[in-house]
Amino acid sequence: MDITPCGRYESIAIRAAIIAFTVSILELKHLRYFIAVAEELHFGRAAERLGIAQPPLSRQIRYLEQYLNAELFQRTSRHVELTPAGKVFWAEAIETLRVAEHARQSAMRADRGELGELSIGFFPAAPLIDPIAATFREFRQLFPTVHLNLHERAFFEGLQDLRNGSLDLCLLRNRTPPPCPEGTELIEILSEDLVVLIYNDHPLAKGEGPVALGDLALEAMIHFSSGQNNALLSQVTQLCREAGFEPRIEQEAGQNSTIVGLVAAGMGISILPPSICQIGKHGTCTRPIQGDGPLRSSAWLVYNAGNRLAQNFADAVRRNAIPSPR
Amino acid sequence: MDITPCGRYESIAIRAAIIAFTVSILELKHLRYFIAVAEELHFGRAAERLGIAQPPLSRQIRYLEQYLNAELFQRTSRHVELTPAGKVFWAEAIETLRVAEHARQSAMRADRGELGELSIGFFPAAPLIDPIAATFREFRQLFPTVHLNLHERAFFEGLQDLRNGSLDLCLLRNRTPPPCPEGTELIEILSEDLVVLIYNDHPLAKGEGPVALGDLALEAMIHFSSGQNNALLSQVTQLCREAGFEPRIEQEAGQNSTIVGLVAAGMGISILPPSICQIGKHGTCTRPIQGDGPLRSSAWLVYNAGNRLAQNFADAVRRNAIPSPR
DNA sequence: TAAAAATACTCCATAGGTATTTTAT
DNA sequence: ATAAAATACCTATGGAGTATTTTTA
Repeated sequence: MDITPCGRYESIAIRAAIIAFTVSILELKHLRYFIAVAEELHFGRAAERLGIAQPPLSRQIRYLEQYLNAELFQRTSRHVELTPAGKVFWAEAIETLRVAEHARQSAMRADRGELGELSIGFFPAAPLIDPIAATFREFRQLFPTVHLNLHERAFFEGLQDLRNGSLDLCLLRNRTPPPCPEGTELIEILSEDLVVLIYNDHPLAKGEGPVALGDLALEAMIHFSSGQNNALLSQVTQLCREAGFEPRIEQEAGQNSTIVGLVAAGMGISILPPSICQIGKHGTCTRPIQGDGPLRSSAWLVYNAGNRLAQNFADAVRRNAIPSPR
Repeated sequence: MDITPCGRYESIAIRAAIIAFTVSILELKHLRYFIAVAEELHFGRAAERLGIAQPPLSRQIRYLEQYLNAELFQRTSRHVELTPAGKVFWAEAIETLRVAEHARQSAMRADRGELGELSIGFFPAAPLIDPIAATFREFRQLFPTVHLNLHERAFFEGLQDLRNGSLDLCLLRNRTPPPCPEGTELIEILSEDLVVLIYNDHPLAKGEGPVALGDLALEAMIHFSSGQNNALLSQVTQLCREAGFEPRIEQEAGQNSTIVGLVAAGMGISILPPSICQIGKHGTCTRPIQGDGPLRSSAWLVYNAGNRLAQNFADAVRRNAIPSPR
């Protein structure tokens, strides 16, 4: 390049032909240089401000004009001014740098887990549990720019979606720590003991203190439909078997509120976590059950530990979790 | 750089410390590279698509991650995937390139005079003149992205603002070609002969054909106020003196419509271009004046020839101009 | 005549290339 | 075992510096 014979300033056309293929792409550097000259209207001062010498600045501006196929400055050796095209490009160049800077900021914020979106799976009653509700409130206040996609998920579906990456976090209910997929971590949010939910006219409603499981052997029971492969139903079934009887599920329901409603209507009793029983207190009451470990029902968070955003959510969960009494 | 002792892949922390100062700025190149990898999720294919080798691509992505202080890809030698931060940055990077491309397009369009804004001075009756009105309509249709700033300007103000650059074009009315400032060009838009404007009850309204100027010597005349230094008034005054009498300006007005209104009200007569007389035909009529050259009143466009946008406007004016009959 | 932009040329930083190593499936 | 990313090292493009020329106010 620069094979010019020289003499006086070359015509723009000739320079164009020579330079044409040397600058094939635009870089942010060109914009930074251009803006400096547009603001100073003086190549020397602009170069000083940019921390470079004047000749390379002149050259880069020339290249830029060639690349754009447009005159940006009207200049003589004594005077520099913007052309109309230069004025237009000035605003656009500043906008471009602004967007680039925004891109940088966003990447950094996203890396710190302050920006982006999270897919969260949850079991149906999760929002009813105080520490979980408090976590959502806190997280949304702390990270208002993080969008939360909430998906109702049963136990095994939730674990599978965590594994295949369609969920970043999942709230699960299980007696024991759920099996965590590779790369995930686990938090116990809350641990409850199952209770008996009875309607107020039921004989057991008169008594005080814990009920023995065996006393429920003949009761009509209302629970989740067996087709759902529900973790709570499995736990209750196993509990009853250990107490020496097969639970008599008279009515099946798909939703928490349906079960509570049927109990309140006197159709039978149920064995549920306290958090679910609080749904429809009207006309029902609960009593604890004698025993210990097997009655335990915990809420868990399993999350992708590699996701900073998920980590931030997990931190909020930790702050709101109620440590297991044991 | 690259003073690494080597061995297995270095820890990110160490690489960070080494690379830190080598990349101090972001360039569009980094965004182009990043987008290619984000789309291919394969460094080799992305490099091929970019027309470079794979190692430099890997290096630039590393540099970019270091610059942003954020992990963009989760990668092993067998698998590349975007981190949440990478997903965020992806969208931002595309947006940045889009804005940069828009900047380029805008500069080119502005250079071709298709984009930007024009400051146009005009004499008060200019919009009443058909070729001028037609020019505005045509130009706005041809260049809808050019914003027109219209400024009412008297003759000498307009020329001065053209000189100091606050106007790009100016529409002027003058008998002869106005003196053009350095760097401007001139177009004659339309040439009219001044006529006598009279009210219908006036004795002259009965006659036919041209009126001799001398017949107006005793008439009360209505015209622009002398303080305005108005070019039309000067022309009329000189016309009358050449015909051997001093015009008797009974009423002065600042606006075209006021003069026409006063004539219609029977306060006197006036000598004006036909374009102005058409304002309020009701109750008035016009008659041509005997004579020729000195009666001529032309509309002119003077414009900054260095401004492509102004040139485009001037071209529209030329297309609509009505060539002088001479 | 002097200030400032443009040219001529020199140099070196760094982007990109080639060869090789490391890693994970 | 193999595909693919990372490293090591080399090359050369082109961006920046210095010296000088040209221009115009």
